[in-house]
Amino acid sequence: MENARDVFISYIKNKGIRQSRQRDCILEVFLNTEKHLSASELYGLVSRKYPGIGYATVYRAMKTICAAGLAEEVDFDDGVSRFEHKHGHEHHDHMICTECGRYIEVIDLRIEKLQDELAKKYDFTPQKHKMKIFGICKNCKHK
Amino acid sequence: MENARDVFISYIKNKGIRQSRQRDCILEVFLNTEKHLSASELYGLVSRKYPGIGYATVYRAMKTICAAGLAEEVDFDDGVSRFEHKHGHEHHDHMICTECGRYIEVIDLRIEKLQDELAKKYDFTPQKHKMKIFGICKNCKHK
DNA sequence: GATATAATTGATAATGAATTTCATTTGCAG
DNA sequence: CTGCAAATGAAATTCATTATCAATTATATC
Repeated sequence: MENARDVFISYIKNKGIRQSRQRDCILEVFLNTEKHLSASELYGLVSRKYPGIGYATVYRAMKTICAAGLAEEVDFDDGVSRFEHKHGHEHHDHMICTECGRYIEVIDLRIEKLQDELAKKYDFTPQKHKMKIFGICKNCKHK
Repeated sequence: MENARDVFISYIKNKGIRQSRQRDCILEVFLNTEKHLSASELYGLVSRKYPGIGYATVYRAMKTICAAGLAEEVDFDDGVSRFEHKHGHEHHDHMICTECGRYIEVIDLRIEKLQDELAKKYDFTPQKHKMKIFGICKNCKHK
């Protein structure tokens, strides 16, 4: 399995996009943080380690990183979108606790299959899907 | 089946909320429009029929109407949230065309069942779920 | 019906996430 | 090394949504 940075470098090359120190820093911090990060959280982490990088640059970099297939935007209906790793991570859905905001990553291949069937039934060509279950998590329920 | 306006009136009564001419107009227009409406689209329709109603009032009314269980917010990932009818409409999910923006309402009871099982497996108490399939619709594909 | 009072409204300001602008810097092909 | 387009940072802008606040209005009580 090719590592994420290499994937990014070949993407950059293919697209004729230039290399940039700042974008590399942002990618590095993003890849090293195993958590769904909002743009502002990521900005916080990045500028702590590499002061001077601007807010807009973080947004711009994440857009490119998503386009390269290394990240994906997720939306937990709280008004901020977050980024999650995509490289080396299987597709999954989320169960989000409406009490504490924590989430669980889940996958059920039977559901995936039924979703594809559903699309086919309507002659719809699926590109991606998002499934979110909101509710109360184990921890919050038992306290 | 009780009609939507009556449901709203009993909700209002129970909550000690006052009646208001403006909110009634907004509810009427919302109920008579069989389409997912954004706040600004709804504002457009409302103020055409009943000039003088403010933008903020539309937002406030829709919040109350959602709380009464007559509407639900849906989000097609385009930065605007829309409202759909909930009263007298079965739960359903959406397939959204990334080309033309149109959507299809779909439901598969087997998926619903598997979602509940999935939640149970993690001792998670589901409150609601949202499933969206993004892709290219029949029309857009064949032209 | 008159009156008190608290919810509701409309206009506008404020907020906050995300994007654009633009002058400056920088990567890189030739 | 040079030229030029891409990338950056700071600040301004956009756009959806929410908060503020004085004025209005619904409703319970007299």
